[in-house]
Amino acid sequence: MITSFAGESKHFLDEKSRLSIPAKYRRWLTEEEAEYTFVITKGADPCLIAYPAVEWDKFAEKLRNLSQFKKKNRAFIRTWSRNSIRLKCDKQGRILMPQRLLDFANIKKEVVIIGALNYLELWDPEVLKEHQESQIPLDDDYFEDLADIF
Amino acid sequence: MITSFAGESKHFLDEKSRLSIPAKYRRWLTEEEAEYTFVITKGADPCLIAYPAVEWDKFAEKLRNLSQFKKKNRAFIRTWSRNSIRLKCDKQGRILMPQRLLDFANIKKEVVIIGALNYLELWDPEVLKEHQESQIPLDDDYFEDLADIF
DNA sequence: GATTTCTCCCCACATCTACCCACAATAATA
DNA sequence: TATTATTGTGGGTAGATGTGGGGAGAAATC
Repeated sequence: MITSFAGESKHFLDEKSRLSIPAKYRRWLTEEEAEYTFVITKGADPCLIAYPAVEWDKFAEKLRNLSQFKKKNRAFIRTWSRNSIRLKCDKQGRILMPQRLLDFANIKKEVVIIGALNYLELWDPEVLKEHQESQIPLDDDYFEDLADIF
Repeated sequence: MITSFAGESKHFLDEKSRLSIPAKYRRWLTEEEAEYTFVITKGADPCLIAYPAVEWDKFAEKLRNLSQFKKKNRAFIRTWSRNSIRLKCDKQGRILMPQRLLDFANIKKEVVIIGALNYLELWDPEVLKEHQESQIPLDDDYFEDLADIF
């Protein structure tokens, strides 16, 4: 049973565009892994995010409290929803990745899976490398601000 | 069984104006899909909204709390009701779309189906594109407000 | 009541999905 | 180290799904 993801590992899409989810990530809040489901969305960074379905559902539940009579709420819900897809692992623990999402993250064959808190990030290795290099290093000010929280 | 819709997919009306509802959207709160029923209404945005009948019934229940003594309430309920149609999927999971509703959303052949929380949005691809482009981006203030909720 | 239009069941079939089995690779245990 | 269990990978195939169209019966119209 897992309550917080961690770690990084490299995997490969097979000929059928299936991605094997490492066994250690299949036990979110449970020992069962049958019928395990993720919701995959486009990330704010050029990667894909995979939430355990129960986690995504919690967020969706909150979004339902937003009034449909506000245009901005509808726009936000629409954008959020259309980029999310609910996908079930097969009995071998693999997910059939839609081409549309693979294209977004520029994933071709190799996939770096990063376990982060309550979600997984899926990166193309090259994109991840470039993204890390172009990243402005976290400065002291950032950690000063963090200090307000912790 | 689904408790929250997600995703986007493109479909086509056939010669008989039938729209195939993707199988993954036919299992709202149930594993059964026989006799599956949606209520379709005109959206606040230029699209159609399809609620699983049980969800629409919940909303209708809320509307009953509006006082009948207010003219604007009566007008709103009237408009809402006459624009809503209860439609059953045929045995192949298709819905026969009334021309009047198709015209409202300017749907001709292609239909983008967006799964959003507890309803589906049905868009003409062109209209959706234009709508998204003309949309004022969600600004910082909006997310500041959201932060109060989450 | 007769005719036309509409609705929806049924069948057909191409495509896609996900199950199953096989087995290699890795990790865990004796 | 040998043995066993778990995990990852590949690929065939049955069943699910999406799409088209004929036609019987219902509904609307004349």
